[in-house]
Amino acid sequence: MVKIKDVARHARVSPSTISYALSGKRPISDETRKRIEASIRKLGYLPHAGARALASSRSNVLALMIPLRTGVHVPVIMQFLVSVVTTARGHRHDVLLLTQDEGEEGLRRVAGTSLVDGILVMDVELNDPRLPFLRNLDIPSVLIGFPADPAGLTCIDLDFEAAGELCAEQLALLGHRSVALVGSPPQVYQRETGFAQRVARGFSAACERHGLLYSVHACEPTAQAARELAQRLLYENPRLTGLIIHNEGIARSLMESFEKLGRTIPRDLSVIGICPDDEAEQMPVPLSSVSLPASEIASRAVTLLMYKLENPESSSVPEATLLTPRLTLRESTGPR
Amino acid sequence: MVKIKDVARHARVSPSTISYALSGKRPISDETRKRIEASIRKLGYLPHAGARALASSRSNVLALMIPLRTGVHVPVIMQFLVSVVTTARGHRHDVLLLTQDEGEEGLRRVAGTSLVDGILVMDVELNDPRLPFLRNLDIPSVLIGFPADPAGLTCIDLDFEAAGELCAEQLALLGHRSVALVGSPPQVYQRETGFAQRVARGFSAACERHGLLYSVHACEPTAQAARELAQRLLYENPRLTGLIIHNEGIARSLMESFEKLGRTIPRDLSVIGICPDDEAEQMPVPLSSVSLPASEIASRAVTLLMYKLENPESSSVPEATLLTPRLTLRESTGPR
DNA sequence: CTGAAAGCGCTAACAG
DNA sequence: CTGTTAGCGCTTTCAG
Repeated sequence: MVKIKDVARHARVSPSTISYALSGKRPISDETRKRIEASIRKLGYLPHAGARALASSRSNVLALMIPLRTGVHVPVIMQFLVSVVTTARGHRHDVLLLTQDEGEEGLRRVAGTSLVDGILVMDVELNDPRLPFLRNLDIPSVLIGFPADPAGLTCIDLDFEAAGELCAEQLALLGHRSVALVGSPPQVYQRETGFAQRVARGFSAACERHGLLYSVHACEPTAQAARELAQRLLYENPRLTGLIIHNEGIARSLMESFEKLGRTIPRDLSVIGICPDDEAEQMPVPLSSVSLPASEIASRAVTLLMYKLENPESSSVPEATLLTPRLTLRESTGPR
Repeated sequence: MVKIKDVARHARVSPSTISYALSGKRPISDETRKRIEASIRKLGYLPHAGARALASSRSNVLALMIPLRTGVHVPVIMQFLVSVVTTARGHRHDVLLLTQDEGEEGLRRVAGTSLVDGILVMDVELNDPRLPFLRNLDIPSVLIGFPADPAGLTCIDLDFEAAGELCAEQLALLGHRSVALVGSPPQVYQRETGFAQRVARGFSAACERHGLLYSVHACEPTAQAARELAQRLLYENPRLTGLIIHNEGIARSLMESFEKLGRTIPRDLSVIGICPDDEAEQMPVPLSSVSLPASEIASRAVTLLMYKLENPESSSVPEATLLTPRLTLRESTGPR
């Protein structure tokens, strides 16, 4: 293994100069920098991560805790994940993966051993058991998703409440008077992952403002549940003409079920999804949708975390970052 | 931060004794062990990962490189991932995530900086550009998937060739004489990720052995491509009665398309999938299938890697581990 | 069964 | 702009 001393000898400078050349923490003359770079390349030098971490108290690793649970749409998690890793690499950091089931203990371990410099937590619940720990943690963290009270934390997510409103308003604008929201599986509501409730709240508020007749429904992510729900919705309200789907797992089945029940989209029924753009585009009838910008959220989360790492004292990091929802009209919506 | 010295003082022993108590690398009297454990708990001691890595040249971290590409079914990757992390944790190791696009450079970096002790690589191509590097690497690695030549490597995967055979044989056994295999998207064949070809080879061989009329088809993972393919298959061969689907993305669409074209499953058409069990179970007609045991493969891959880490000289690690495919009959298959 | 002490390879004062 | 040096916190000989 080639070490910093070897490079130093080869470039005829001191080890610290190599270190500074690598970190850029003090100016190096052009000439010696060239020599150093040549030596590094020549010898294939790569600094020992552990030694670095020990001397600098920085591991250049971030922890990412991902959810495992039912009702969380896997492709979206994957998008987050990839975007986190990619963005972190852009900041010269690596990503250590923790699963939700490691819980607070897992976070304590990776933080306490100085394995990681910062922590990203996904799928935060309204009263997440990890919150007290994260508030008192001596390394920075960023939450993807919102707890009931973000005080003392840094949280980022799509503004789901605004998304719910936006959908309802678009349906109102199109002239629909009777609408429904099909949301997450029941478990998601039960464990109080905020986003499901927030969509429902925004949706309901906007419906009331516009005097729409509306209802909200949980739905298991199975084709059968979707079929049954479609039937029930039409049975309970045959005049339903507007639908919001916030449940990636069943969007397709639900649309197909309505078509089978004689409701042509968008002629008889306008549908708006809350889902990733690529999924909306791939529906049999391209789905008008509010995008779920997983990659953007993830990369902004990393950027926030990096900022906190670089400015430990800064009070300028917002506790809450809510991304404004963006609606794209495709072919699943039309006038009443 | 509490360090080993603090614990040593508190437990009235030397730092080295603490270290040995933690690692179990030399016997400790029951009495002092108790004192040490108490002190550790009392002080909340967690050893510094970097210091450990530096002194022991072991980071207790494994790297996992995951694919990002189209045609790779995301839920399966996620299963791998979770199983890798969980199994690694069982061996007191953490997992660092690398994306495919970091390529050989990424591997060189994490190995060269001693950030990780071992490497897991997913989605290996027949002539993967990373192979020469992995063969010469000074830390152990395990490949999930098979290159053309596994010599000097450790590879594990489902025996896809046997899976293809098994499917064809089951159809033959049921009396089917005219069958088809719908496989991966064209890109997967093009980049020569072995498994697609292997299934086709096993399938073809078994069909010829049994004198079946057969054909093999790539298919884009879209509902429309599935519909078109179903039409084409029946057009080209109206007497088709047996179908293998090795393409999670379209299994459902394909089955639905055949039903729409008047072929009831299993009455008119027997279908066997190669996919995870839970997906097979969730099809409209529960799908007879060869399981894709992602979790098992992942956990065995980690176990192999751990073994190589603990027995650096051992020649007893097999180059190739092929899991025997297991067929579960559900409701999508019946006699001709 | 336990202790003392020499590093592991790097960073960051401090000094010039 | 560069060099010298004292650690960072732990593991592991070596010694008893």
